[in-house]
Amino acid sequence: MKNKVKIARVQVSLTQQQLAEKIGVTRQTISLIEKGKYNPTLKLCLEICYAVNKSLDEVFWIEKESGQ
Amino acid sequence: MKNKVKIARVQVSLTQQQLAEKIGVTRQTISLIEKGKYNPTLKLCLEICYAVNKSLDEVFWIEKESGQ
DNA sequence: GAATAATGCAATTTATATGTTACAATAATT
DNA sequence: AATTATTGTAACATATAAATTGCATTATTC
Repeated sequence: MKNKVKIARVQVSLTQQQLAEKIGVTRQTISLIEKGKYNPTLKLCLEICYAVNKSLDEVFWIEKESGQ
Repeated sequence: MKNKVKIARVQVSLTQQQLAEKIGVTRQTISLIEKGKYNPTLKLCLEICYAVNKSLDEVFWIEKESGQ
């Protein structure tokens, strides 16, 4: 689950801790999502977007892999 | 978790069953998501988007509710 | 209007996202 | 380089997304 959370977070000058608090989630959850080790729920994705002032597509869109 | 899955699915003439098979998920999961009773994972959201040829924003974006 | 397709929904099970706690590792600041 | 802030990660607990099975209800089609 690659994404642009870290880039977007840094752009608005938030630490993982601050973003987590703003959203009401633990820092570990943010860390794991940034590292691509979690497949977050839509609700969490939306809350992250609101916190960093970006859209779902900007932060979470991944082109479909052409493969079989 | 309101969304536009049903609208998008009908636009590409797929039944819940067909969409579910295309994505590799059960029909019930699609049904519950359409009804807004599930908070789907990002991976599932993306797979739905690929199947209906729409973006995350088009199918799943929800404006932030202004006030607390 | 009977038969079939499509959808809604309930109960139970399974997989996994997230919480909690804690500590290690790295970056930033003095 | 020592202190502090920030981030990575591990083990275990909890909540919930998703699977499974089954049946009821609502459209469609004949």
